[in-house]
Amino acid sequence: MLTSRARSPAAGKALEQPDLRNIGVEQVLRALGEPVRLRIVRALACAEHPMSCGAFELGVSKSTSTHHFRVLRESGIISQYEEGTARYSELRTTELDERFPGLLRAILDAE
Amino acid sequence: MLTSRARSPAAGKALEQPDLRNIGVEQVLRALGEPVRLRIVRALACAEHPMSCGAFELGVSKSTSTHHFRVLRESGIISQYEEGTARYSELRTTELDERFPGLLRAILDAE
DNA sequence: TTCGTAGTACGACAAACGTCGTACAAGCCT
DNA sequence: AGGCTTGTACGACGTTTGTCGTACTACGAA
Repeated sequence: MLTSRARSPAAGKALEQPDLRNIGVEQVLRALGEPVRLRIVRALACAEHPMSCGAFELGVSKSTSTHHFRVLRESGIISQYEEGTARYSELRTTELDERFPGLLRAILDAE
Repeated sequence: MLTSRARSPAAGKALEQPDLRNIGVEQVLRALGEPVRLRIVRALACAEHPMSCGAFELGVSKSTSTHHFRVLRESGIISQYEEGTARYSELRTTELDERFPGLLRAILDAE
């Protein structure tokens, strides 16, 4: 399921991520229909650079945080790469918009 | 939570439905991130007239069907009104688009 | 080398969710 | 009236999901 590799803008080892062609819109909606994950995505959308997992104020434990980042990555919403002990995340904005035109924009604009 | 009444285009008693101002985008995403419910919404989007619950080929039992229609109604996505023994559903397209501009369109266009 | 930092993996647990069957209510038709 | 149709209500069930703690790995800094 996880096939290709994420591009790693600042070097570092990219984590496996799914091809967006294999992701259905239901999976994306399900992933984003969770408060913590939506907060992560909103934060990433505002950020200009990839963010390390620890840079978020999520109010959940480390393991829960890890869980949500994995769900987002496996749903094709974010890409991640490791650098040192940190794991950086960024939105797959372009690919997402190509696969589901207007969807991310509409969700981020909501509220 | 369920306050106002749905308009009933063809007469019939409208069921209570939430004010869209009280609905968050997460709730909508969660509701639509389920295959059966997304099928219902897609069918309603194609239909020109409200559809009775029995008009759908959902492949689930009657009680499961009832459950999904309620989730959609309580999430502000559909409105329902009763007429005789039937319960008709329609998308709250206009309100939804006002509350979450572009969201419904993007989801329906996906795939 | 030793310590601290960043994050994962695994197992546990409770709550939410999707599913169903049965029993029931209300309206239509003969 | 009686039966059929359409759909609900309720309770049960198994699964998924979100949460945590503990133990662990890997890297960087003192």
